[in-house]
Amino acid sequence: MNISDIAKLAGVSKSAVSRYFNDGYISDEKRERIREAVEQTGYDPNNSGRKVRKKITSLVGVIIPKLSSESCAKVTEGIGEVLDNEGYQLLLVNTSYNSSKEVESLDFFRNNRVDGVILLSSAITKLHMTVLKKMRVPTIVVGQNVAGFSCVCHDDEGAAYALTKLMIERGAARPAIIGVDRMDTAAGQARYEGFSRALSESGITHRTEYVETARFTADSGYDKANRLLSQPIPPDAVFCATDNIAAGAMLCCLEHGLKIPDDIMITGVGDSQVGSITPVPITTAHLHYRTSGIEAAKMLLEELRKKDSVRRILKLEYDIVERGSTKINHIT
Amino acid sequence: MNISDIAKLAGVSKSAVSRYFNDGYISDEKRERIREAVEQTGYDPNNSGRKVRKKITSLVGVIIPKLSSESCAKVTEGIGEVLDNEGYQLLLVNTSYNSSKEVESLDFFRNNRVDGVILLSSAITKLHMTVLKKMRVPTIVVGQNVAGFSCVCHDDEGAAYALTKLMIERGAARPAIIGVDRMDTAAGQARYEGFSRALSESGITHRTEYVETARFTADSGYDKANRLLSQPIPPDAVFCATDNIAAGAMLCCLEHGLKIPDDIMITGVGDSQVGSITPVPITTAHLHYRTSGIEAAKMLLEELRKKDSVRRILKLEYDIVERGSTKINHIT
DNA sequence: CTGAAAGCGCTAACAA
DNA sequence: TTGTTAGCGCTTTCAG
Repeated sequence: MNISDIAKLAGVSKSAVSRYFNDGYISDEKRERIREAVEQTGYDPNNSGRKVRKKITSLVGVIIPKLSSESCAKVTEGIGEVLDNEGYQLLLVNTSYNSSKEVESLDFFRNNRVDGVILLSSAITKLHMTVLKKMRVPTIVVGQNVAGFSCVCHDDEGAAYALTKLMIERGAARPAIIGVDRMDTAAGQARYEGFSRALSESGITHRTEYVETARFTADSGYDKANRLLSQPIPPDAVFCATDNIAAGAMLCCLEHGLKIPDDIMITGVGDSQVGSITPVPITTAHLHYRTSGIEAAKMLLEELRKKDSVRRILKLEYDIVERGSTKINHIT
Repeated sequence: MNISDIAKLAGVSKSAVSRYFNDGYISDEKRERIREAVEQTGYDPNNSGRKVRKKITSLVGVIIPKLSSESCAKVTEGIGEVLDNEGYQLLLVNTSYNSSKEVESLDFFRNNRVDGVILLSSAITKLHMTVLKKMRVPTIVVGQNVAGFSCVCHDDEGAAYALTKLMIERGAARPAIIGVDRMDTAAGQARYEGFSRALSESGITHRTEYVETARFTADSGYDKANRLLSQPIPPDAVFCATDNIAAGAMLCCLEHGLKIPDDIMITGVGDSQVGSITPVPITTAHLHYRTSGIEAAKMLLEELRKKDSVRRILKLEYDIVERGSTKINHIT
């Protein structure tokens, strides 16, 4: 079933049918005849044909490190919401934190497989940059600031700073950090820096024994907290790079018989679901993941429309969500 | 940059270049010349052209109700893993539990937009069936058994039965359920039936006041648990349709000063991350979501290859994961 | 093994 | 407003 069949059936030319589906420069009578033929056959124009001709794909490539991470899923939902309404489809690649697969995918999208690309990357390597520079379709980066590209970022450093500062204000004298790999520019590096700045500003000395690096899981947070608590002088506050890690750390603290927040304060980042159902709700920073997806999609649409649109960097602010894990005088 | 340019550059015909990228019926000498030209220019054959000609898209449509749900994300990850290796890309549609959008997407994919479709649906309506029957591309359904289609299902009824039975064996006399909307055939209807069967078999009478219906969130579980606990004679066990709901319910029980599992037992379904970091770890059923994605993708590949492959139903078993929320004599 | 030529399904330019 | 014609980038005959 193709455009010619419909044309024959409706007794018009191919062009008329094409117009029916596009601009619609057509008489009511023919329009009606075509409508009937289409209805009868359930005909749906083949996209590939249109694509060769129009040199568009109506596809947007989305590269994400881990689909089953709450934050990535939220960003992707935001992207989908906007793009769907504009007639674009999402071509999704889940790289499972595999950096070389990220590069591969970029390379795959580079030419004309898709009209545009949105990249959520955990770490941008030199290899990434090489491929990124060769991109011939508009590309937006979410989660970090990459030279030469429009980006939507979260204020990871600021959020980490604010949370650490908050614990210090609440009386923390020995804050520790359970971070993640610094290769991850946002969740790893930036959040570490924020933590660090809060310490420096408050004149608290850094102790390497108060710095742990976990994976993105609660289990891992539990283990690292265990190490912190086995110190001769354990910390009295723990800033965790994610709420999941914080939840694990909390469990560990409670099992050690510590009272939260009195004996030890805990904070996370991201405002994940988990943070509100822990024995003591976790103070965290809401990072507007959904919004960043929405904004990235809008930026892409912008670039898709005007070929020469200017590069822009959008930094989304965080919201501190204070809960029981830091409030002094909290009733458990 | 197209195939003709490369042909010119390499001093061969378009056909030769096409062969270079396909079957490769070509002399070593020309192959080398083409390779160089491709390398120089970074040329990547345009897919749309190939698609019109070959009448394939190398795209698989995946329709999911909610990307940011842990179970959906896991299924999708499984699907992606298999399909990626076979050269297919995922065209993802997130319907946000919007049934009419599901139908729309099916309709959109129906003809030749994609080579195949994998549908994760929460509820199959008559409208779904109408569109499904018209599908002209292989379609696999995940999560429920739909007549006429190859399906990958979880044993929701069995898992619910086993968990409820387990609580009864551990001494529960008044089991309650916090389920979800029965429109959802798997998480709603089937899990309710499993709960129900366990009660009947054990000669326990159903009480309507022990049946609550929640949304998919911990908050909602909390609220519904509250209602259960405000009964004159509250239940001594709660089967929850998901771990998230269970986590919320647990929080509520603890706040009511109840001891888990001694005063009240709690179970969930799905083996979500949250279940292992609650104050008392939650007994649950592992549902192999990732695997179901993998298997669905394999089934699709099968149907993509042989036009006349037989319909099959794959039912994946569950694994009961017993944790503190049901173990009698559990040390908290 | 190779290239010319035809044609996939569609849209755009043109002349009517 | 309409139909004819050309051609998007590619693959596939077909004749050599």
